[in-house]
Amino acid sequence: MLGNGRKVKTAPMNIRENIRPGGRSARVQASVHKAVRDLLSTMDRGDVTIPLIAAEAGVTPSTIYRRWGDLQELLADVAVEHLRPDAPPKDTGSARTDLELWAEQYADEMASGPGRAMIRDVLSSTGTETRNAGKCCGYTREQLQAIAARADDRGEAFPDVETVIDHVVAPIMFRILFDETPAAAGQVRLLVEKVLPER
Amino acid sequence: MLGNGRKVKTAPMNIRENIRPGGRSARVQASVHKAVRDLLSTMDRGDVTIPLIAAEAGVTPSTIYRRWGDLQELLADVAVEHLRPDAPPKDTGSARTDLELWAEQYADEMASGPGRAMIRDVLSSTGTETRNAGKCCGYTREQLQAIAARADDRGEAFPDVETVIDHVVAPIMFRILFDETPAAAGQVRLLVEKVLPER
DNA sequence: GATCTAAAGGCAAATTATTTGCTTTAGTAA
DNA sequence: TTACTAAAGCAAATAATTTGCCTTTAGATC
Repeated sequence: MLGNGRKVKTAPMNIRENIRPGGRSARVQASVHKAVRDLLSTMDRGDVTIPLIAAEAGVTPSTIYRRWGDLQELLADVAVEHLRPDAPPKDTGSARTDLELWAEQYADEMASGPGRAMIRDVLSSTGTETRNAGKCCGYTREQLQAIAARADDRGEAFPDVETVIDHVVAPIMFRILFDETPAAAGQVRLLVEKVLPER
Repeated sequence: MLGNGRKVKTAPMNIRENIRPGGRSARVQASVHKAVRDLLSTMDRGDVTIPLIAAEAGVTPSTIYRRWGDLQELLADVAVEHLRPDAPPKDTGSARTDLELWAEQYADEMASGPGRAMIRDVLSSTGTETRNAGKCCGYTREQLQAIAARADDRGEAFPDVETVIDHVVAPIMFRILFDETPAAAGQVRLLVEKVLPER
């Protein structure tokens, strides 16, 4: 610990974990996020610009440039917020059906038009401060851990979470990103089948 | 801008399968590609702009805007060219070692700094929808098919190419894209082990 | 080879986005 | 309250992008 008592000048401040979360900052952030969501739902993604968002949010463009840096960072920020799950995976009574249901929903959401767009936004942000893609992966891990924990409580066998990520989540995501044909529900079930221990 | 206020964003022709591939077009394309490569190797990715590339390539910025549309499309175009394999996978004598070697090289190349950057460029190009990413996936498929065909010639058992993509390629790529920790060589070998039939 | 046609490139003006210096506002803590 | 300062606003300066118009040239036809 250096302890020289000098305040380190935090350069461009963290976007999400705000240093000063009080009133105005939060209001501006909410307003800008809402503007982005509204504009994206109305118009073509390629036509959305920062000056446009600023106008919609009732804010000066320079505010957005100073806080987010550029359009991609802002879009990624908004996307991550949307990709955060709002509830733990549904409890269907067994780990097998829990995972099947979760994986099918995951595949559907991510393969949808808005889903794909959000993934792209998250992946193309270069901000090293806030690992956006890492956060998404973290959300997924949490969801799977919840399923695994319930399986454990019930005394059911369940594979390691990393195994599920490698052999269920990764194939689904790979096909969404690189292939024109997303995995169908049947294929997802097959992937799940494969990682689960023998019945 | 008149009327409906919608930007028409004239589709920049097909970039790669050129309608007119003769002399000058080809020369300009080569020159621009080279400029991009040179600049990316010299400076920070965020500082590369189209006017800069144009100056380096000895063309007018508007030429680039007209042909590629924007920086992301151009970067994606250059990246795809680099990601195209220059030779079939090395023949090591057995399908197992062929696949092991190929997968380890694939993981290394893709996880490297330039590799990651190229993947990001390819994925964030929106112009031709999934075309660019699809091409990369196509290259991978071809490489795997070559290995599979050789296995077949030798009378060795070998899994379906799609299975290899799901359970070897996808996990490697997923971790590169979403996780901070790329798969290590040992983990890659483990993935390969899993998809190969029992010895 | 000569001629024609249109795609693609160059140039420059017009537009739009981004950066930046300075000022003002408003949370936070003494 | 007052002092302090991060964050927002404003506006001028800079840079990127779009566009119209003109020139060059690849590719086709004779």
